[in-house]
Amino acid sequence: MKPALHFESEDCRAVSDILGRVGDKWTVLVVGYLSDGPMRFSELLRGIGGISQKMLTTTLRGLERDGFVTRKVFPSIPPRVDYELTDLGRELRVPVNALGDWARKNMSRVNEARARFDKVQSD
Amino acid sequence: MKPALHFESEDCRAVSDILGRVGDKWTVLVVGYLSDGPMRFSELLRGIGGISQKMLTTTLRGLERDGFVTRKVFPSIPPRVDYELTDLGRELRVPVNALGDWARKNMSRVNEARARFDKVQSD
DNA sequence: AAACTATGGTATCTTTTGGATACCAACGCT
DNA sequence: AGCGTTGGTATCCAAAAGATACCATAGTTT
Repeated sequence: MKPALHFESEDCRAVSDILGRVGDKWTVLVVGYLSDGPMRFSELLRGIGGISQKMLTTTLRGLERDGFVTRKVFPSIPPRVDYELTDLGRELRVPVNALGDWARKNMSRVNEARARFDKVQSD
Repeated sequence: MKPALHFESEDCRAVSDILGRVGDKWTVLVVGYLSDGPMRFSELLRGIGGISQKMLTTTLRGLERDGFVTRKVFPSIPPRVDYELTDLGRELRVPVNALGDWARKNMSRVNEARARFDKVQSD
């Protein structure tokens, strides 16, 4: 069924590394917003409610570094910067969407489990 | 109003929430180790190199709260506590493994992108 | 002309989280 | 008596997240 533990451990660390990028609070939302085409910084900032400029910058830098988005600067005043998913970024959406589908389908189960746990803890 | 974007945003937040659990540094490793059957605390601690007791406890509590693992206490001396994946936990492995497969297949591309980015930055 | 707005950031400070270390209780073993 | 085992918790410090203020520059409003 599953390979030996040692191999799996290595695999898990690789997964862990990718999830370290994909799994933070904002990355999935940013990638989701960029799915429909390029967007500029301020569009993302306004579209994603609750994210700060700093965190959006940080998130986009990370995605750019890992090759998931491109950053295009228009030297105008005021400045304009477009972000767009790369091929790698669009490919990433497939497994991320699969996880997203699972999350949507099972969110209620998770929430029920949380409610049960929190209720028991408070006794 | 932006109806399409609004729903997508809700979805992304659901995904984000699940990834907030799954996507931290240790959760995937713990779930991976538990794939082959129940394990006790100290086995996990020794098996996963580098995790501290505190973080293992925290991670397991989170997984338990969200209904991904069960915690069974044997009232012996010294104490014994077994952790085991629930059905929900085992189901979660499917999309997580899909992401893991993607991660393994594309890790080199990500690393190349990182190397390129870091090289350009240092100029 | 002064003030205000838009843009894509960075610098600075505070709060939250991660992680290392030490300690505990209760028993078995030597 | 003293040490090791087990599954934690308490405490402290470092790291990361987050809020806020500021910047340069042009166009628009007053």
